[in-house]
Amino acid sequence: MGRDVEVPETVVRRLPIYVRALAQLEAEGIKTISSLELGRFIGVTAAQIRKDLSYFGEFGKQGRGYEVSHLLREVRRILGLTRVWPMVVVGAGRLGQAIASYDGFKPRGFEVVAVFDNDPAKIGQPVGHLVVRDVDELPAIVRALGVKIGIVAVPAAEAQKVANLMVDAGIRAVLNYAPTALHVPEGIRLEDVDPVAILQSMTYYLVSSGDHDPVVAEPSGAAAAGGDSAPEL
Amino acid sequence: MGRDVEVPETVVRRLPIYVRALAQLEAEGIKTISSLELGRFIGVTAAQIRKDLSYFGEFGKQGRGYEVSHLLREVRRILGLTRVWPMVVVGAGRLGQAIASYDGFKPRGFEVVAVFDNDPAKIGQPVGHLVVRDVDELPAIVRALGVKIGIVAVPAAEAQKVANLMVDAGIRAVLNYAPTALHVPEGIRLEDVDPVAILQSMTYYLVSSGDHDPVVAEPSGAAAAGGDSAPEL
DNA sequence: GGATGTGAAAGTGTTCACAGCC
DNA sequence: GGCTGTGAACACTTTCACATCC
Repeated sequence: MGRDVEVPETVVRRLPIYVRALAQLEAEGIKTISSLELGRFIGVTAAQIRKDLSYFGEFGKQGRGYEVSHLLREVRRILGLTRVWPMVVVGAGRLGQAIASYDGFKPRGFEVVAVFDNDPAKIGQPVGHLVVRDVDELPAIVRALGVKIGIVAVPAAEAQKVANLMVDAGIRAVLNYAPTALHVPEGIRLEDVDPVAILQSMTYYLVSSGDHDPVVAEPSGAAAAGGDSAPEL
Repeated sequence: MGRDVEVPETVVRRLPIYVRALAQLEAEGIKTISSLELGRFIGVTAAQIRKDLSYFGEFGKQGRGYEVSHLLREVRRILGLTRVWPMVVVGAGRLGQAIASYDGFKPRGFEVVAVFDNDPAKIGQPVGHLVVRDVDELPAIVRALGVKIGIVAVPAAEAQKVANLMVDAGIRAVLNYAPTALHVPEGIRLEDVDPVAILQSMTYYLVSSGDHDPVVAEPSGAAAAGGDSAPEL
């Protein structure tokens, strides 16, 4: 079995999908599943699932498949999901508020423990069951609570500054919602969430698949033609 | 130059990043850029940028680099971003509302033209400058407006049903925010947005990078600044 | 001189196919 | 019989390195 071999990043990115699927299957009362069935459920090949898991050990039984709750427990353990990870959010605009009050984190291993902004009008306002704090307090709180994960939810123009602040405070993983490229030091994890970028790649296939549809809307005004610039929250 | 060769999907997924970066550079007044500089800005290699672009044509000038606004226009055209794409959102909960009233779509080529739900309490409520409609009206509206893109923002349990409805109505690209695996027919584009899955893959590196976390503060790269203050919150 | 565009090489990731085990 | 775990084959992606052109 594949110990000692470096685990490809792409494998690590698939593990949460397995967790999601296995949790659903467990909730449906399914006790056992083969790589073929799990693959069909998720939309990947059976070989890929077996290969992915082989990087971490042997979790199945030949002739039988995998015990759902066992495999779920194991993959969660591999990902470090046996605890709840505290996170901080910077940016208390619409997006930051939505993130801070999102109730889908807790059941999957995460919890927003503080929301920050630098706008005096927002500081002190309630968001979910938290209160917006001055971003100046971030370093103290991150250190005090040992927070390792930060979420950037400010406009593009301020995002790098916020990321720097987070890293200096001890944050080790940054989830960036701002539509701009951030730079972090070696060793700090950085991932972008940019649904618009995903949409933009999908339109490539819409236009190139011969579906020359009735044009509904043209870029409205001269401004739109040039505008991909710094969107707001 | 690389005409006729099938364009790798991974290249198409990077194009929006180029658009984002080029728009920022243009806004900053930068007229010309080399693949090396653009690569540094985005965080990819110069060779990758040149190779990616070579699938679509020749956009640079040897010895000089790329003209920012020209390249931006070209990449937008390749992606089909010379028009505004109408989209429908299903699910008018917190997430659906946030999506429907997000003002970052318009400047990047998209517009939510309708929001649907099946909850009578939500139907008729205003969301942004729209009003929540009964999901039963979706097929008629999608057909009438020629909408090709649908956003799923309902709970996992209802997501597949919604996706089916969308596809039957003529939707060709589905952006799924529900944390569950969806299945769509061949030829329909499907992409997931699952920030929690991204977080879960980041924790893998947090636990396995020898940072055996003491629930309290750690010396981050620099010296352990400041005394340990009492946990707030 | 300087930077592109691109075949070829190197590196990664996925699929195959089957020995081995339940 | 059925299904896992895995080396080997294959496919895909990135990087190299250089001929080419401004």
